[in-house]
Amino acid sequence: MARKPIDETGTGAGREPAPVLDLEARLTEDHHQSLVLWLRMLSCTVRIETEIRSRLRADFDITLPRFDLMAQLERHPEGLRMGELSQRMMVTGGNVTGITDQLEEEKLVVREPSPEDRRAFVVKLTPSGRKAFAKMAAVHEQWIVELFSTLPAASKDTLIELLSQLKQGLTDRSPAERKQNGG
Amino acid sequence: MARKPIDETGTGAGREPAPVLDLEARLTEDHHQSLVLWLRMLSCTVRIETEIRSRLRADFDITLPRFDLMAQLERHPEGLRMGELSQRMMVTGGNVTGITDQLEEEKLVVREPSPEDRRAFVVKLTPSGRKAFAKMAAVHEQWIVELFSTLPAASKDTLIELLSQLKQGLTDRSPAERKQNGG
DNA sequence: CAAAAATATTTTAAGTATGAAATAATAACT
DNA sequence: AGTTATTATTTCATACTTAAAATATTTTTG
Repeated sequence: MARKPIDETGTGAGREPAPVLDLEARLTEDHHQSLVLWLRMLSCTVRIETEIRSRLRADFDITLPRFDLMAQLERHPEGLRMGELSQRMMVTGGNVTGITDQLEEEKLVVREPSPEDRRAFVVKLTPSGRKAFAKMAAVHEQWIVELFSTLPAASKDTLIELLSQLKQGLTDRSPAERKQNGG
Repeated sequence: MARKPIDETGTGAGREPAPVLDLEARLTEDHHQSLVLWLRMLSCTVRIETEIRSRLRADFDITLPRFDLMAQLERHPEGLRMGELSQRMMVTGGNVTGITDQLEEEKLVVREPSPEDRRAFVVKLTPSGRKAFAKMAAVHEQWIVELFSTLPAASKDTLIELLSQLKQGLTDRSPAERKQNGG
């Protein structure tokens, strides 16, 4: 709380000459700190993603986006609409269309017309898709556990907590859809 | 890493019937914890990336990969070879080729033949590229500061520290090139 | 030095991705 | 009821991305 006093620049009527440099220094430090944090986050994420992508290809001959889509569906046996998949996967709708097309061709998912809305489809795992995913998911979890194994549990808890705060901050700040109750 | 103590049963042969379930529960928890952490990290990263990408497009009509490549070059006025760019950006060489092509066409970077190795190119920012980047970089840093502004400085320090540990752990575990001294 | 192995980059094919425009269907409004 | 706006999905054009094969140039080795 009590963000940094950005609007302090608006004054400077000549009362105190010293703090300016201090503030600037602190500001620069702040910049550096956030940038360092961001780059560190990014490099960890990219490395883990690259490793997972490579193992999924080698062990199961599947791509990461397809695995991700199936993972969403597995958590929702009732099926998800294209738009819901798009939101949850944080990618564009056109992208979901393409990935779903591929998975449908492999008979791992099906598009069913929504009974409530003739514009929409409900995407579900097929029995064979569910079976294939179950096999992959167990191994995938072990990979994640392995890749994070150098961190003690307490550190993981701390990370989860701090990243949750960050995520919440991003959500609050974003001018996203306020019509829904949030989830 | 002293994984889970599966052989702890090796002592009191049949003394306590209970712990088995506890161990299983803890194992599940562990899996869950790493997975939760991974998904949280990923969602934070994707959201920030999406926001930055969108702002770069709107304000400067440039893509994130092009900005990233220029950022690497700005830190190395002597220029970087294609392979170095690939490593630092954590993307494949073919990818760097394409992005460099685009930037070269826009006269923001140049490929110079390496004087030491006729296979290699040294990529540098042009004067106009350097100028364009300077303008963008300042704003970009402010965006990062803004997006992380809900986290107190101490939390950022903690995050940097823990993510550094994670990154180090990933590096140690990976069978990557051990020929170089590391950087 | 010549053959073989390694390295630096490019090319190719396939698969994500995005953003914007197009379609089709629903909801809201008059 | 009929227009208008909104919503769900697809299509399109462009760009990014990977993995693997191809090229060109060292470097290593015998």
